Amino acid sequence: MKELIDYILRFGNLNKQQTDLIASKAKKFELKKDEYFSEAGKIPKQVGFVLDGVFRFCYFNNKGEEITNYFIDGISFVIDYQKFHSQVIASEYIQAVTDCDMLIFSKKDWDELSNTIVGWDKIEAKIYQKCMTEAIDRRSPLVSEDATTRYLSFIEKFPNLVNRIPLSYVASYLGITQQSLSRIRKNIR
Amino acid sequence: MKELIDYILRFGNLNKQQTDLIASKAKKFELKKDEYFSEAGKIPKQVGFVLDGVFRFCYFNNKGEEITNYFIDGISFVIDYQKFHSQVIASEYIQAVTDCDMLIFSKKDWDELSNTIVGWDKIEAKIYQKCMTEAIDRRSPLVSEDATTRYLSFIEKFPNLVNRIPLSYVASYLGITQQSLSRIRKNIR
DNA sequence: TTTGCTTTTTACCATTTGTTAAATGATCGC
DNA sequence: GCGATCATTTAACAAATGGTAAAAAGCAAA
Repeated sequence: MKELIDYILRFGNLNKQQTDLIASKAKKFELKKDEYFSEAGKIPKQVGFVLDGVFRFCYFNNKGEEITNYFIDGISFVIDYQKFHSQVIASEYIQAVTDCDMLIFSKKDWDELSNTIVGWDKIEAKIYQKCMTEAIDRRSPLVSEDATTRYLSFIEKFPNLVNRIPLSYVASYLGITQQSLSRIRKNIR
Repeated sequence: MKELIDYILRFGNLNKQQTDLIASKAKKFELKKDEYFSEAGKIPKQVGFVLDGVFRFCYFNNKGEEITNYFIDGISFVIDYQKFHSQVIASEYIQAVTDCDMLIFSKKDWDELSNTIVGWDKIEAKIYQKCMTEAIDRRSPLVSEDATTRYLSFIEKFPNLVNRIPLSYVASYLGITQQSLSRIRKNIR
């Protein structure tokens, strides 16, 4: 639980009473490898906070190919932000890539934090903005780089991931086929 | 000025006194084609609102190539959000691609809005979140699509841009060379 | 119009990536 | 351990894209 509070306090100041309230709303939760935290076609009902494990955001394109948009490795919120807040059905999946330890907040409890803690909205906005900026900063350069460069920067950004997750996920994140990725990995050695 | 207030009111309710305050802070401003609204190496000092014209976000990679990250066409805020709010030097450029009519707010005036108008921060956060979601939703699919598909979705998303801006910008946005883009354009006809 | 400059197109060849298929490795339940 | 299944690698060929250079087209100033 300390991980959560430490994380939040990096984005704003809260007193003990406030952090206790937050902690009281967080429920321990475990997700097994391959299970979904949020699914396309369903309204996201929870906010997650990853204590340990890897998640990925993914969707299917019109050719039925699975595209990985993003990975989350360890300490971080995991949430389909827009869809959760507007309570609209999601269009992408959030899947556990490994067994995951997490904390979850129900929509009701999360709303209560917003209504009870002065400044909570601002903290939440800051956290979201940091995550989005990070996501777009990682994702954007991929468009103009060749596959080898993309793979190298993937390793740099997610150094702990390569040997823990299926390479097919990495390939779909990099926008190349598994075969290409395999070839690239061979040439780098 | 009506465009600005209409735009803002889509994200929250404000009374006349509040919208008048906002309007009083906005200064008319014109930027000529090719001029920069914000530059790498400088701290962003202004928030812009585009009334008419096209902007692009761009930067230089380590090979000296110019990469276009994003276009803004008409009615929208234009701002290097993170760098403006943290008052840190920017790492990318925001350039007028055509002559532009805009409104600008100084950092001082923008902060004053935040301190004076209750709920302003929440509205600003909503606007930012919408823009970021839009940006990432447009940018992300580009990674896994081939160049022709990327060009077609560019035309779809920015239908008014193709014949108003240099194709070199489009190519750098799509992550391909001008020659490839030219070839693709020929094959589509 | 002409001139000079920039943008866009074209062509040729090298390189990268995709496609298909098969072989090898790894994992899981029996 | 054994077979079944899934993940990964390898190979050969096809298709797409990049690099370079040069020609063509567009544009603006004299």
